[in-house]
Amino acid sequence: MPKSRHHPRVSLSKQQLILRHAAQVFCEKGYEGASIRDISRSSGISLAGMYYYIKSKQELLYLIQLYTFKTIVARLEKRLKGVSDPVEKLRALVQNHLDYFLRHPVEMKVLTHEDEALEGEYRKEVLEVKRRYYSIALGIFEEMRKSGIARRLNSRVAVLSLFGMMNWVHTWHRPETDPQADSLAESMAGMFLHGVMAEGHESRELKSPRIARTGIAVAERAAG
Amino acid sequence: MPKSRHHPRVSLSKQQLILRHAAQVFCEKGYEGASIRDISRSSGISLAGMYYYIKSKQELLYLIQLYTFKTIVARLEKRLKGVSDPVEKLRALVQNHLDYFLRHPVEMKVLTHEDEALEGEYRKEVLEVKRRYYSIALGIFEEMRKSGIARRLNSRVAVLSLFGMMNWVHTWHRPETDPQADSLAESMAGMFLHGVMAEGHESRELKSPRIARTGIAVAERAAG
DNA sequence: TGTGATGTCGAACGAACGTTCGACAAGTAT
DNA sequence: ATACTTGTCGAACGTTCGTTCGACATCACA
Repeated sequence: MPKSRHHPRVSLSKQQLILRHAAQVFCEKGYEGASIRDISRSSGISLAGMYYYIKSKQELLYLIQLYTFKTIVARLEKRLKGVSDPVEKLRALVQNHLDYFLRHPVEMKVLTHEDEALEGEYRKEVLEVKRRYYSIALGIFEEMRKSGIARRLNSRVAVLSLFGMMNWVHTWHRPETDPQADSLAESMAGMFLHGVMAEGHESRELKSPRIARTGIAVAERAAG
Repeated sequence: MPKSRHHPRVSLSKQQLILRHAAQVFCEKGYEGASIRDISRSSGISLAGMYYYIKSKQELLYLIQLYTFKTIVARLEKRLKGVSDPVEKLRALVQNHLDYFLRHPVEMKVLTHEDEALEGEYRKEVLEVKRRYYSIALGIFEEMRKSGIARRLNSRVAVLSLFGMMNWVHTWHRPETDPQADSLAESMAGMFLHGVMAEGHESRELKSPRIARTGIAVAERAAG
């Protein structure tokens, strides 16, 4: 592997490179099953060299989880700006979640699957972001209930069921044969909204206003 | 710890006892994070003594997963006998899954969470039972579609979303404060069925025929 | 009394683990 | 030239891992 001369400053921080390889290895073998040696081998940095950039194995997982979670929450908050209809908000949440999920399957699997691997302060910090994410979703659902769109359901159960649908995706989704993020989000948001609608609202806002039923609209979003 | 005399034959096979403790330890620390020494300590059998009853750590996980899966499928098949309405079948599946889930949370967490820890032949055998379970669910859903009750949805997506809802439960359910199996199953089956119904069927079979809308009927099921 | 099957376990095996240390090369500033 | 900072790594630390071995009880049956 030749090194490009006159280019001493690497474009990507080496810590970021390690983080990416670590996510890959954690994804494949699980946090406990993965060794620092695996990650060292994968990223081409010597075992001892790793510890110049990271403090410990725990910190590695912590950084991956925190960064991934913060990114997904930040994107959601941006998408939610200017949207007032709770149904539209919920659609945006599902779209955002699945879009990020399928674009970063490795990190998202580490996030959802290595949920309990962190300890102490690391764990607490990640849990904080997680709770913020959850409470946004809960807030949206309770808006739907207050305005009479949603049935009287246990909000906690409803929202966590929605997260269950979405987070379970990593166990079965095959990009070659299964629907992509857009269509998957439409299906799941549709299922959830139908499933939760109060009677009399069944045919109100079933179709997303942005995704027309013609199926052509997919091209529209290639620009994003 | 006194030993009861005149009782050389233990009521429970020692292998079963090891399996129970192993499930507990795997549940708490994950398969890779748990050591045979942990399980040995927990079950009160010496480290070397363990290997009189089991062949390897992998076999331990295999036996737990296979037994749990086979039991849940067998119970489902029994429940399904004599039921012809696909909506009722689906309700039975959800009820069965969540009932077993909340009654055996430890084993079910090991089943869903240590999904990829098995290798080789062990993995293949468990996968076989898993596929049978999945195809039962898929079959029920396609009955619903053929009879026009369910909308035209990607069956695979719909069914795996349902499993997602149900299997995610282990990450959030607290027995002290969250709904029990009956009520949880009713909520989730209701959400799924509403979410999947074709238009025109919305108010057809919303309520389970066994749960009347009076609310008194709850007592009826204490006999089950 | 003796013999073999059934349990049970202390001790040890080699391998792999997370982490640390000290050496050393290269670059920058004085 | 000297000294300090930044990267990099081979080698080793002490610990824990899954698994095995041989010894030693206990008991049914000859």
